[in-house]
Amino acid sequence: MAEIKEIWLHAHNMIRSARQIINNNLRPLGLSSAEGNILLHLFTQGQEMAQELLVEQLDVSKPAISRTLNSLEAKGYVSRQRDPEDGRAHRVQLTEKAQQIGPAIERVYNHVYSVATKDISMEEFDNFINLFARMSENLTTEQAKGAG
Amino acid sequence: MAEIKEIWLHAHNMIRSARQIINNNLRPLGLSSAEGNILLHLFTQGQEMAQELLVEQLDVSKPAISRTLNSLEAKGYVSRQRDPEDGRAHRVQLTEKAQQIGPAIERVYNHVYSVATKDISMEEFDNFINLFARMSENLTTEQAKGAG
DNA sequence: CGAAAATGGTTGACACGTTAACTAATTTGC
DNA sequence: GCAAATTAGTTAACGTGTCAACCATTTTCG
Repeated sequence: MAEIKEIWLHAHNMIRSARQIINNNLRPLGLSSAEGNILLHLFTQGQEMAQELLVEQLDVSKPAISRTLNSLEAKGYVSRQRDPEDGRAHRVQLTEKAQQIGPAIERVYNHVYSVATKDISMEEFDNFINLFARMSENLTTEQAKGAG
Repeated sequence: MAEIKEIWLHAHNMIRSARQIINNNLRPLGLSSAEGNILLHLFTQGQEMAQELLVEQLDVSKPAISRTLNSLEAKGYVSRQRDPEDGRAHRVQLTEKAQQIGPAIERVYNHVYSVATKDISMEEFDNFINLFARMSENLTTEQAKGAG
């Protein structure tokens, strides 16, 4: 039986390597991986969405999203407007400038995805994701207990 | 086919949840998860080892190990001595004070491990680790290219 | 031998995430 | 209908990692 500790080593390594590849490839565009993650999500999920949804769907804390949007806004890739229906909420949307680099960003991420799954069958992959989801869920449940 | 992006969501969530559980359980001992990781490694790998080995085996950068050892030393859990055979190297060893909390620390980590693998068979687990290792390796290789 | 390269460790700057505490707007429910 | 609770977002403090640049010590090899 493999050592369970390896899971953490692999998980850390995977996240670190992927982040570095993404950073390297986004650097020419003047973007970081944290910024790229948000842009990619907006590109693929429809150009415009509530800030709160980014928090939920990317599973990153509100402050992290808030600050990364600040820098994206400063760079001119997104704009934020108050939601007319709800004065607390912000709608985030991609700018014209962002449209132009959309395909380039998608290429970067698709490259990372295809590298990661090199020589791995669809069936293996599905099993993997399934197990990963279960373990992740197990830990979330336990963690929630402690926090409560 | 599952969405490949999920891998990163699960990986992030797993690492975050595990870290939080560990932090919660180590807090009464006045230890953080970064500190616990090092102590656990020393407990299970033999009380005393070169600092450089910690870097390699835990797969964490030299500065991170260096600083975490500083705080462990300040708290009296480890001591560092120059290696008499090699004036550059440091030998890190657990103190008497550390011996006393060893079992408690191991319990914390074993708990996390058993929570994570709840309802997962040994065979599933082995497959999982195997795939994880392959993906992680794929990314490391690609990342090394870019860095060269 | 001695200069150049490699190795172990530290320091500084920074990336990117977290929690806690806050403001402002909205929703809920006596 | 209004006080209390909830929700969206921000700011501040900090945890934990990274890379780059730097000291000291070996180690290598012309």
